[in-house]
Order: sequence, then C-alpha cells, then structure tokens
Amino acid sequence: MPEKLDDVARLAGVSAATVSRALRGVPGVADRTRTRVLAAAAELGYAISPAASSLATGRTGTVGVIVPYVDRWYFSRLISGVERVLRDAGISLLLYNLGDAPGRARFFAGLPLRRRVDAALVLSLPLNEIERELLLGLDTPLVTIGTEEPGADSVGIDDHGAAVTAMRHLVQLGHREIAFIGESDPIPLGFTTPLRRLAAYREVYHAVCREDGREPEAAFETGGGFTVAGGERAMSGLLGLPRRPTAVFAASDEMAFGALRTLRRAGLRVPEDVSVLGFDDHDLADLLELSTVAQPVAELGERAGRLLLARLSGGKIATSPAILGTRLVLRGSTAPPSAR
Amino acid sequence: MPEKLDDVARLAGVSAATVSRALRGVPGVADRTRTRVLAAAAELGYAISPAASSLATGRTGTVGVIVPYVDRWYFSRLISGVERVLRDAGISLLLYNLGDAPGRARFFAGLPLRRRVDAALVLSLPLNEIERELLLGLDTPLVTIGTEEPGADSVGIDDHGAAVTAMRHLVQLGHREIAFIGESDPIPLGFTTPLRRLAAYREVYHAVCREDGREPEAAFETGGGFTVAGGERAMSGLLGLPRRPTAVFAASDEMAFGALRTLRRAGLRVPEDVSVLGFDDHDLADLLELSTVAQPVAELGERAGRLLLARLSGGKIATSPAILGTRLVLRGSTAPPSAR
DNA sequence: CGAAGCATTGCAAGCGCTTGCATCGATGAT
DNA sequence: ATCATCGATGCAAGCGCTTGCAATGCTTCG
Repeated sequence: MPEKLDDVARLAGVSAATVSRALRGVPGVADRTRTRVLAAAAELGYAISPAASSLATGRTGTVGVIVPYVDRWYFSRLISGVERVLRDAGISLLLYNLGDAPGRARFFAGLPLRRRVDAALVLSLPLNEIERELLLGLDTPLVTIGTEEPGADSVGIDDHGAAVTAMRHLVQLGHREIAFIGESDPIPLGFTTPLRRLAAYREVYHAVCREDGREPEAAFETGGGFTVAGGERAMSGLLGLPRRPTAVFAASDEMAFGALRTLRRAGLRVPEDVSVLGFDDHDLADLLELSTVAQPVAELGERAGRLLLARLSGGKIATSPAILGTRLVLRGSTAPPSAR
Repeated sequence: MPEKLDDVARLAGVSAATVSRALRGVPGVADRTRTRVLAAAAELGYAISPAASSLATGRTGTVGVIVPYVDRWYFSRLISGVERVLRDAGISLLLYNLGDAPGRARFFAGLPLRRRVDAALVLSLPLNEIERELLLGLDTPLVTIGTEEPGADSVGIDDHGAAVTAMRHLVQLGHREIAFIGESDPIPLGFTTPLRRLAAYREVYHAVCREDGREPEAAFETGGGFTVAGGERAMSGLLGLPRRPTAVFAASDEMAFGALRTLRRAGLRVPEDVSVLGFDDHDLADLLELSTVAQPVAELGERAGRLLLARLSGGKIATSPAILGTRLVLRGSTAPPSAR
C-alpha cells in the first residue's frame, strides 16, 4: 500500500538509486534532478521504510534509553531533557524501564535493544561488569548519566562536593548533631549516588565530632529509600533516638518532604526545632520551603543527549565526565539550632 | 560481525528457513530439530536482526507512545503503566514527546513513527481531525487514554462524574461560594479534560447559586495551567476578589498545592478559612493532607497497554471506552465553612 | 504391496533501500 | 577536432529474514 522508492523514481523519471541519494541529500545529484525528486516524493507523500533503510545501512536512527524508573521526578526530568535534543536531531527514543531487579535481569538477558539502536544511554544506573560488557558489546556508543563507566561517555554532578557543601552549611549554622537520610539497605539497584552523598555526610559529621571530642552517632545514618514514605519513617526513627539530631540532611527532596511531615506531626517546628536540608530542588521544594542542593536535571539530560549525538557523528569518547554545577538553595527549612 | 541466521543454520545442520521457524516457535518443525536449533542459537549468542525481520514481515514489535509531556506526574505514571505491560509482552516502546504546539506540529508533519510501529498510543491529547486521520492512516491500531476518538480504542475515567462528586462533597459540607482552578486560556494543546471538569464545576456551582437566588460569580473560574505556580497565582487572584470563595476546587493536585501555599502565605488556615479540594491523588497529596479525587493513573496506562495488545493480536476495536473508577479521598483540606 | 497422506525440511523469491562500480555525456585542455 | 576528466546517473548486488511451494521420506490404509 505505501509508496516505495520505485514509485517516486518512476514519477520523477529517474532511477531508485538517484531518488535514494536525492532524498538523503548526499552529493552527486544535480540540483534540477533533486528538486524534481523532492517534488515527486512530496506529491506521493512518500516516507522511507526505516526497516529497509536500516537493513541496508546498519543504522537505525534510534537510541535506547535505559532507566530504572520513569515515574520518579528525577528520571522523568532526565528523560525529558534527553528526548528534547534527540528529537531535534531527528532521532527516535526507545525507552527501556527496568523497574526492579528481576526486570533488570530480564533486560540484560534479552538485551532487547540489540541491533535496534545506534547508541545507548544509561540513566543513573551503575552497571556491573557483565552488564557493561554486554552494552559495550553492542558496538555502539554508550553514554551514562550519574555514573562513570569505562568505555562510556558520561555526564554528572559532583555529588560528593555538593553534599559536602550542604553539610558545611549546616555546620556553619551551628549544628553539631546532624543526621542523614539516604538509601535503605540493601541499596535497590546498586545505586552509587546515595553512597557518595553518605560519604560526604560522614566526612563532615565525623570531623565535627572529632572537634567536639566525641563519638559520632551511628544511628544518625538512616535509609529512606528515596521516597516520601521512607523519609517519614527514617525521621520517626531519628526522633526516637536518645540523642536527637538538630539537623537532618536528606539525600533527596522527596525524603526530606517525608521528614518534614513527620516533624510536623510530632509537633516540632522547622527550622526552629530541627533544620532539614534536601537534595535535588524538586518542583515542590519551593512550595514546601525546603532548603536544598539544586542540580540541573533537565540540563544533565540535554547534555547527555548532545554527547550522544557527537559520538554518533564520529566524535571520540571524552576522557573525563562532564560535570555540571550544583548550588545550594536556601529557603526556610534551615536555621541555627535553637539556643535551647 | 554479529551472527546471522545462516550461521545458526550451518551449526545446527539445517536450512535457514528451519532456523527461522524453530526460533519463532511456529509449528512445522520437529521437536528434535527445534532443540538442536535452539542449542546452536544459544551457543552462538544469536540475536535476530529486527530490521531484517521487520522488512520481511512488516511488523516491528514496537509501539509508539505519544505524550504531551513526560515530566509531569500524571504522564510519567501513565507511561510507567503502559511500559510495564508492553515490556512483559516483549514489545518495545518508542517515546514521542510533543512538548508544545510547534513540537506537536513537527511531529504530525514528519510523523516519525510512520512504518516504525505496530500501533500508536496517544496519552490525554485530543486530536484534531487531520491529526486523527494521519494516525489512523498509519493503518495500525490506535488507542487513546483520556480522550475518545472515532476509530480508536480508549480508556479513561468519568471526569465529569468525578468532578461532580467532588463538588457535591463541598456543597454537602455547607459551602456555597466555591471557586475553580482549571486550565488557563487558551488551553495549551487543546486538552479537553480541564473543560470537562470545569463543566461539572459550573453545573453544581450554578445550581447552588440558583437555590440561593443569586448570580454565580464568574471570576470564580480561574486558570492555573496545571502547575503549582499557576495554582498559586490563581489563588491570589481569588483572594483579591470582593466576594471570596469559602472553598476551592482545583482540577489538579499540583494547582491545589499552589493554592495551599498562597493561602498559607496569606495567613489563612486550611480548612478553617478555606477548603481546598484537588484532583489526581498525586504522590504528595498525602503529605500535604490534601483532599482529592483519586484516579488510578498507572492502571489507566496498564489497561491501555492491554487494549493495545488485544488489538495487535487481532481483537476488534471496542465500541465504548473502558472507564475506570475514581474515588474521593478525604484528608485534612476540606471542612465545613467557618460559622463566621 | 502400492498409493495416498502427512509431517519435515529446503528452495528461492521477495521485503525496500543503499552503494560500489560502470556508463554516459559534456566540458575543457591540447 | 580529439582525448582525458569529471559530474550525474543507472545497474545490480547485497542487507538478513520470512514464507509459499515443492520435495522428501515416512506412516498408514486399502
């Protein structure tokens, strides 16, 4: 039913080869001929068959985007950013949502994007060696966001530095008893981001304890699973401690939201009784007056998309990851600890 | 480099045709042969070339999902739901994000999914006649979520009924002065959902006014663009009115969040001074204690995915849309108006 | 015991596009 | 005017898989 190259060729009075060249804009076609072909194609409403084209060239005009979740704020933003630049470049986006460990296993077992994409993009998902080899074995460019993988281009933020800055802010305000809400144990898909933020927390908090000459409180390190509910629970746990923190640093805004809620329910005021600091600058952080570390999520996605395009047009893989800046956004949830 | 059908055939000592049949599980291959082929394929790590297969069969194993936005709560949930069932069925998902009017125009002009997908899924985006014909002209099944289109299967909720229920709740609490926050004018991509909710609002509010024997306040109908910031602005406008509403019904939770914030900033208490009712049951509605109309978003996506699968395996198009239930979730943001 | 029927398997012709190579004029230099 | 040169175009061989049809070898039935 749909028109083929030959139909256009016949109408334009040239060979299929010429039509193919004319349509793709490759050199070696006379201008007059090209216009004639274009007109014929337009008249017939011709659209190329991606399957045939891809079979002949080996290219697909598609990239595979692999994400752990699509319905989390951070990931949907990332996807949106990536999509924008890919779309502008006329590239289609095949979405692979892992969801959970079994889903992840199935994905890597079947590797459904094999021979379907020109490149793969992995969003904030650390790969194990096997997975990395599998993806690299596709023989297509690989770029990652939020993780560094040998053989892949990557873009990210300075998680450690950003978290240290956040913690220092709390310390400068005068807090000495600072708790952390990060990922729960075991860490779901092997995410490393929570670990990096935790390390930064520890670094600063332990230094403070050392200065004060006392032991860090191990129970201050809690897990909130990067969800609101998890943050609520973590905060409850913290409130039950004999030694209570005067400030809480959450590795994501969602968990900070949960913490805020627990505090409110417990009748504690923020920031008077407890300071809360988040990470992300979620859309609703402003609404909830949450102080947080803002990271340019959509921009990370766009940047990754551009990196991908560069690689697709023959660019070499960068030696070091592109690091985008973060900044502390102070709103109403942090203040000096009350004089008591 | 990658193995082809012939390689497997040689190793298994059969013809390529047999391998093809064996691998796809079509009948007409002896069991012994099939196991031998499977073993050979496994040994070589063979993976079929989707392009070649698709060229030969005309099928792509892919569906196109068309969305106005990916980074809005509602849409990302929908996508997640769809993706889950498609993935389980071994189908890949090509994501097309329209973004805005120009993006939409470009999409329909280029129709990048033409010949790339076995079916298309349109999420909450009303199509104009031309767009519909274009999509239907793909000669592949079309299913929609949140809108009804002739020629397409669809799933949705009873927007009008749900909104009426919401409004009645407010009325039963004793409210007579009820405002509405919906979409701003002009409605971005021609969305009809806001209109349906507005109609329901009007129906109930006007009836109340009629009973009370006075004119409805036209300024009570405001637009919030379905964003938090828009909701804030709309609420500010409402507060500036000489005649003030005692309750506000927002067509989305995000706008309700904005309204809550404006109210808090204005020193007004919710629900004592003003009741606020949202729509969606956003993840954070619980956190903010927002009463709302819950709709089963992920389930809508899954249902649509299943509808798609049914159509792909030859099912006939349903005569009427599948309507999923909604329910009023009462939390702390609605109460009887204060005695004054 | 021969013919017919059936299950297996292989043959080969596509599916629609790309591209190396050959062809054909026309142009420019000698 | 002649020949090398070059740009424009066409030819035809794939790209890797599917599938209608024919061929093959058995089993089964009269």
